[in-house]
Amino acid sequence: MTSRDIRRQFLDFFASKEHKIIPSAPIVAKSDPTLLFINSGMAPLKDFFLGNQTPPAPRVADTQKCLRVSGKHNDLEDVGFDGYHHTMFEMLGNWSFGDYFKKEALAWSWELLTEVYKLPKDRLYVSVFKGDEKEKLPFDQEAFDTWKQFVPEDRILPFGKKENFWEMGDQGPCGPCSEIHVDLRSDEERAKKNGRELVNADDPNVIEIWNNVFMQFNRKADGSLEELPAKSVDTGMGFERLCRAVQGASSNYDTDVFSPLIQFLANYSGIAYTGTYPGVNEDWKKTDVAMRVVADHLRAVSFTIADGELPSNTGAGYVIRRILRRAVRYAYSFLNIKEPILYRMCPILADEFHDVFPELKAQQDFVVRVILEEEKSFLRTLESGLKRIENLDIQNNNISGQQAFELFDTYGFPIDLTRLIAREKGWTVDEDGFEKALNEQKDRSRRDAAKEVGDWTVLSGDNTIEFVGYDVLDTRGSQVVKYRTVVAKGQTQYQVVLDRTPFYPEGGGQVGDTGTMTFGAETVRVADTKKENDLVIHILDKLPADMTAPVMCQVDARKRHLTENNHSATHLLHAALRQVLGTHVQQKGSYLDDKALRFDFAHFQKLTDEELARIEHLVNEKIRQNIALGEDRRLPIEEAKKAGAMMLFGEKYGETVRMITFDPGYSRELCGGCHVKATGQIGLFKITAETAVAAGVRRVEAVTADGAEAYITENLSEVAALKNMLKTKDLAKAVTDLQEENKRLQKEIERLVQEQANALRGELRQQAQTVGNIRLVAAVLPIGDANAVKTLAFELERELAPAVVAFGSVSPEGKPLLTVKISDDLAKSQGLNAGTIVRELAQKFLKGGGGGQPFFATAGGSDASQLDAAVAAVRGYLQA
RNA sequence: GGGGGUUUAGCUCAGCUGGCUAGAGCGCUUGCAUGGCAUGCAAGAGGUCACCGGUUCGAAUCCGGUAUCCUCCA
Repeated sequence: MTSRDIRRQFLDFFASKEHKIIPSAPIVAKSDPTLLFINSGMAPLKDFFLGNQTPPAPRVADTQKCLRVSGKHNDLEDVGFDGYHHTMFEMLGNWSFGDYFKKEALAWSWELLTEVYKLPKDRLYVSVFKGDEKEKLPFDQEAFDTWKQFVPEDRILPFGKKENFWEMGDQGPCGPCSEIHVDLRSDEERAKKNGRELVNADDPNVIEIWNNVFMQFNRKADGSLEELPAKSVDTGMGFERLCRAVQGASSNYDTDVFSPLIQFLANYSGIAYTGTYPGVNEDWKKTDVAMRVVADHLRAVSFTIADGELPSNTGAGYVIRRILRRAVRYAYSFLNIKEPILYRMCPILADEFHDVFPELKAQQDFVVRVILEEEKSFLRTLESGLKRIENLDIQNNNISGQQAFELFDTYGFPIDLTRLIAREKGWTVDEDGFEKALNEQKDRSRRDAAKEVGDWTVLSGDNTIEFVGYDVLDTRGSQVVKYRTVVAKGQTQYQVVLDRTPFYPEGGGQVGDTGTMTFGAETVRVADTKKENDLVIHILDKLPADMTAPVMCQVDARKRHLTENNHSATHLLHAALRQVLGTHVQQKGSYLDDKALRFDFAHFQKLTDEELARIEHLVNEKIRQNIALGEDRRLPIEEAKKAGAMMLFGEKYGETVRMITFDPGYSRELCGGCHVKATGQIGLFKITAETAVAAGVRRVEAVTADGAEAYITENLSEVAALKNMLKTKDLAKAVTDLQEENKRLQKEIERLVQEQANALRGELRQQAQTVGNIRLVAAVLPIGDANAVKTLAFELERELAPAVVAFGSVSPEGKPLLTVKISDDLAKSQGLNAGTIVRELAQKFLKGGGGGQPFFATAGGSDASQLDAAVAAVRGYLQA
């Protein structure tokens, strides 16, 4: 059975049990501030379990893309070393929201595994919650009784809270769970030891494949548990592990999910894959680990980029960059692949998943491009790091912790490569010092990020929040639902949630509204509005005295309208880009406030001036057509699709969506933001910049309405002022002429000074005195240019050598300069030092100081009155 | 968000503790050499030392700020 069949059959099976099959949410967790990435099947469905949102159906099933690389679930370091940990994996799940419960869930899971997938029953074990006295939780009799119908009692194993009681967080829905484990050892091994002893014992061949969580309690803030009125089921089955069990493979990596990727690597590197593991095989090969790491990481990186998260140096993007670099490092060190390789594997993956996760195939060119650029840039980093290691100041054949850390921290050179190279050279690395430096840096960052989030003070149990800001900007009679205090960086903020609000929370690229809230007679400022899942959070810098008073809200209307102009203009721009450049243009990011808009999109070349002009013109044309806003607030997503609305990869859409249309034949997008009533309101659209932000991503910045007017006025008046100053119509030519003239004049001055110096030179040569066998020229020159004096000194010295030349001169600012040139061999043989001479003389006569080399030095000062004496005093040094 | 680093000729970079007439390689121009090419030799052009301010007699160099890119951490 192929992996594709296995996935298909899971979904078909639950569809036949009246489940609604829903698509995977994007792997990047955009609306959940507690997560960077979706790390479990239930994460995107959290709001349904919490009751913040109504699920699309009481029974739902899906396969969800997950990534476990940060936070509580971090499998990154295990990947490749065993056969069943992955960064990116699929979680198959079936869900009941207050519908069926334990009996059905367990019976179906048994049916699917044994009858559809035909897993041998004698290799399956199940676990149930044995209860917990401290929490006063009973043994899960219901689960036990259900299992007894299918499974012999000695294969039903009781486990405690750690293994079999599941909680989402400190608060919220939770409950006992029941897991199904499969024993994949050989018959021979199985005969030696009973499989039940190996369940939950970290045996690589006796593994959990399916967890059924029964949410029947609510954990309250005080730690107590309360029975939920509506009981739910949350299940998760690791797809890759299931494939291994069904296909009878000895590791997840030996299934057809990974084998095409591993095969490619083996062919490309010319190294055979032998499927060995440290801890299992005595002669395990690093090349096997490396191939698994590369195959695994490629999946994580590809899917995340396809969902719109680009490698970067902060947040989720930084996690992607780290995974990608880890893969490159393994290929580089162990497979001896010193050139970009991951990007070549991406198409294999795209083909493999074109029907389940079509977003990768659809954006293949883009993802390949991004990966390739990222690989190249890391290989460059490695190269410069290698160079840096070569130049290290090595003491006692030891790379100090400080050195290793600097390589890593400042130059991005991985510590394990430092170790590798050190070993090759017979050096050691001060690991403790490195760790210490790293921990210091971590502490520093954590201290900075420290934030004190107070508990919510809940005033009303009603969790539904109504946003009315599409229609009105002022409201009366709202009530505070809850509020809390947040302290970060010594600043205190107050976060307030209302039952009804006109304030738009930051989202979809649009900034949050500002304005005021009036509680009774007290008015406070709303500094910003943000969103946390579906909560609209108003940020106040002062807490009003009476939180129970009815609230009057007033959104800053001028700012909001200017923002709306920019948002609608962004839609017009997006459509124009697709019309002018092609439909490969996909939104990759957007930011807009009352001042300007910024739009990032997938495109491979710099936009030409002509393209920009056409785009700008098209947008302005649509503005002048004064197209009325088309808004469908609650449209079933299927209908929106049919209407041809633009949907974005990496965006999570509900069952019903809001569709914004400006001319059905031009721009139609799903969008939660705020828009103008008709495009004429935008007035004018002007592009101000076009730049690159990442490989394959361009950014257009623009202004509209008042901003556009100001921009144009400012630019035109600047140009007018310049034209006026230069008395010309052709600015460019006038400036070029000026530049050339300036250069010519500068050369001319140089030449004149040189001439003057030449004239002096003959005269000075005449004046040369002889002291012993040394020729001495000492004079105060009427030249202000230090460079010319220097040149003259060098020339004269060359002509008269062995010689000492000492000049005094006065700079245009009136400051004295003493310049002394001594023939090189003279300086050496006579122990003369120009630096010492000028320093002493400058101190004595010029109120200054100086220095240089023994053969040439200069000194300056602030008093030019005794310059003659200073120059004359040079002679004294020769006789001594 | 916090730390470290980068910014010098068209490109890649050197320039240690303040004073070297700002350099190297590649590229460019011109001339010469070889039958041609690869190339070699010689001469030359090309620099607001990222920007703003400060310290100093004097700043590419030291200090502060801004921008930029790189990098680590959160």
